[in-house]
Amino acid sequence: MKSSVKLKLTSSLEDYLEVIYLLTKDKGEVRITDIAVFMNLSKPSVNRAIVSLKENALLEHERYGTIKLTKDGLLLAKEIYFRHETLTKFFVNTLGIDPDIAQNDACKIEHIISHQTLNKLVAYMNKSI
Amino acid sequence: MKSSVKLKLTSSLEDYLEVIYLLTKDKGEVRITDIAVFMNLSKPSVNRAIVSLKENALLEHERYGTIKLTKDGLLLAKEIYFRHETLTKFFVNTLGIDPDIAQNDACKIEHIISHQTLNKLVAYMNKSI
DNA sequence: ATCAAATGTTAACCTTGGCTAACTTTTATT
DNA sequence: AATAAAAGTTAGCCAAGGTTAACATTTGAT
Repeated sequence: MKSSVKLKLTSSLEDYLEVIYLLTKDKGEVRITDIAVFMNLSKPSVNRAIVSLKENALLEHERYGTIKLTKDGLLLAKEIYFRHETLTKFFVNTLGIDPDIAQNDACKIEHIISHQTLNKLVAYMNKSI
Repeated sequence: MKSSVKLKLTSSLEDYLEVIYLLTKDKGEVRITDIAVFMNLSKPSVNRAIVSLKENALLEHERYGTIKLTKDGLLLAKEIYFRHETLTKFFVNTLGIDPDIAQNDACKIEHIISHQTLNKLVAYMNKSI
């Protein structure tokens, strides 16, 4: 899992991107309200994040319209999601953490863990199969 | 490792507390400049953090004087440091991460990992001895 | 004892990322 | 087609946590 998107986002913006990815997987596109409801945040907060992600060319969004990830946005979102899944799997399968706590921990750690550590975690899990 | 200090600090304040603990271990007390140099932050930033930690009764500090952890402060600092060490050990010994990267990751994750996950990590490491 | 250097503090500024209130635009109902 | 509801936006507020510049205090050297 390698990304050509060099951009370094804040944890917050990575969260938004990941949620947009998840909500987009079914419907293809998503609205600000969907994101706000899902993340339990206000619409203005989401709005501002969308502007920021758009400025980074990670999504497309016309005033009053729907949101769609760009190629870069999708790539980066998938990478973040991969980190999330990797961590969750490790916590649940290897450590035996409760799934909801594992999700929660993964959700925070995914933004700050280094590439090397994540890679080694993947290697470690594969080894012990 | 259980703490009776219920206080929930920000990651930033936890960092300060941990550094104060480390710098205090030798000398017994520490100055704002020591902390600023060690953390590579400005003295006003450190100053404000000290005020905040003092308000939470985690340290003692008189104007222009030295800083000393209170009983609560020491307890909490030790707990944070334990999390740090646990994570570093796991990264280095179990995953084979480079020590400096392990330190760095531990330094961020120590603030956000759940109790359950940390406990399970400890148990896991003890099991595989 | 004086004065320069080191240390500490204060004030004011910036950015991020939440929020609410108020407004605009779009959508849907009748 | 009119209008109510839903969706989106804007403006302005707040807190945290960084910064620099300027000032105050303490310490150390002569």
